[in-house]
Amino acid sequence: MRTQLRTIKGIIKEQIAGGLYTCQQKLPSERELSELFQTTRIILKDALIGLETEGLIYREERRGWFVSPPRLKYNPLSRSHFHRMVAEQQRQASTRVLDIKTELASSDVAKVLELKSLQSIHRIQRLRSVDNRVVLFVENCLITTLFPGLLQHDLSQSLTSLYKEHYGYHTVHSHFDVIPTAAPEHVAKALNLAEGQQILKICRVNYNQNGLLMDCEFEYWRPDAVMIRIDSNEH
Amino acid sequence: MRTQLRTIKGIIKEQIAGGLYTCQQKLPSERELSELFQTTRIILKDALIGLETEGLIYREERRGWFVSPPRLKYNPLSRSHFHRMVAEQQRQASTRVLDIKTELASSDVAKVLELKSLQSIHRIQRLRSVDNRVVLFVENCLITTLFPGLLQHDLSQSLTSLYKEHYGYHTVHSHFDVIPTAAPEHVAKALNLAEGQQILKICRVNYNQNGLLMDCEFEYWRPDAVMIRIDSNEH
DNA sequence: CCTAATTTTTGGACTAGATCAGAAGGCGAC
DNA sequence: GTCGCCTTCTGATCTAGTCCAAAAATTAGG
Repeated sequence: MRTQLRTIKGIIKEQIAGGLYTCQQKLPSERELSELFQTTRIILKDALIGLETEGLIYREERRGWFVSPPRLKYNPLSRSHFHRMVAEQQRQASTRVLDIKTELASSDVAKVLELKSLQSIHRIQRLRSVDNRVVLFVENCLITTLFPGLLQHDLSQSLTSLYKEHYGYHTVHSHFDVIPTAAPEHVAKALNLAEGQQILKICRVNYNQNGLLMDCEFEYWRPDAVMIRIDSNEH
Repeated sequence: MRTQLRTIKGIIKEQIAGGLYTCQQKLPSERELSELFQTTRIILKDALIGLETEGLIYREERRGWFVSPPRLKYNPLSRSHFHRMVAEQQRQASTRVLDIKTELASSDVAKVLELKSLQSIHRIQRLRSVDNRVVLFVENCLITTLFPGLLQHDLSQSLTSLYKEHYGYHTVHSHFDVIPTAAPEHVAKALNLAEGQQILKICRVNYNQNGLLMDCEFEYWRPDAVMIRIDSNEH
């Protein structure tokens, strides 16, 4: 079927491929585009949503639509730090600590950390950007008893090196899940997404050299910003 | 904000959690639901799309909306056959061969298979179901010269065992990418999706015991049907 | 019973608007 | 300069429908 929707998607796609818009550039507003294509905002928006699903464009809530840069290649099995990984791909990384607190584990977290009763955890929320675009919300939950005095350290750096230098812990084993789902409210807010938009959730659990479960990490990626690449030899 | 959209999503979510609808059961039609919730079809559909994004429900094109069963846990690194993996999770698998042909590699495929000039490949398209629900479209592209007389074999079974028994090939090394993107037309049709709907694409490349690139595989999963689970020890 | 034509149901595409809330920018008071 | 207000711009939510195409159910004919 040659529908309007298809046609519009096709044209915008070509314009992006042809370089009319460059990476991270803002598209005209929905109102302007719908006028340009002689259609209603609803159909135009459906077209944009289609391209968003494909990973060609992304939106920032109430800010507009933008062209997606190439996906970052990410291997969750590698112990490489975020900043190093990004730099290796000729991109620029930055991290901002959003919140740090010590609190009782929620039932979700308790389950992942295999805690029997309600137990205290350190909860660190950070926001990571690539080339000045916010793409990842990370939440780390560490078992308090294993990390005394954690809050006194600089948490804007890599947690892996902090574990090693201050506590002598190495991550020798980990497992993780990759789940396509919707952004929960606090994540959506941090990533400038509308609530309920698609994200890629990675839930990882780390064990130290004594086989002890140390912490877990919830990563919420903007889905157009990343591709997971795993090699069976590289670990 | 307490919007209608949120409220409707919340109610349907509760109804699903509360067991009003069971797995794979059809929800009432969009028209019925919009009347029930005293709203327009557009808003109601937005609510359903939200739940779809979360992975709670799924749709079959022009058939209706259904409640998603629990996600299948899938480890692309494990050499386990699809049918065995599904059986291990107390679910029932089935596979249907859609199409087999021998043709010149498209530029996409040629790139993945590292073919220098246009070269012939065997292309096998299969459709896989779990508990009678179609969840996965798989396309295998094998380098023709490595698999003489392939078309004479039974291709409804596992390709891995076919490689081993008839050609003496073992997959000793592989790498793969996981990409959230939209379903291309032929995939959407096979999975009963509307074109452009969200899928999880896994693109894998296999090498045999001589380090020779043998084949690649494109998997297109219904995103609510699967979660990828990888353990750093298990390979 | 089976097959084929027909009707009904379904979601998909579409129109033409209004209202709302948050983000961003400009402007004035200090 | 900077802080707060206020306007403008943006997408998000919402109304009230129509028409279309494919799927499913029903019906009629053999």
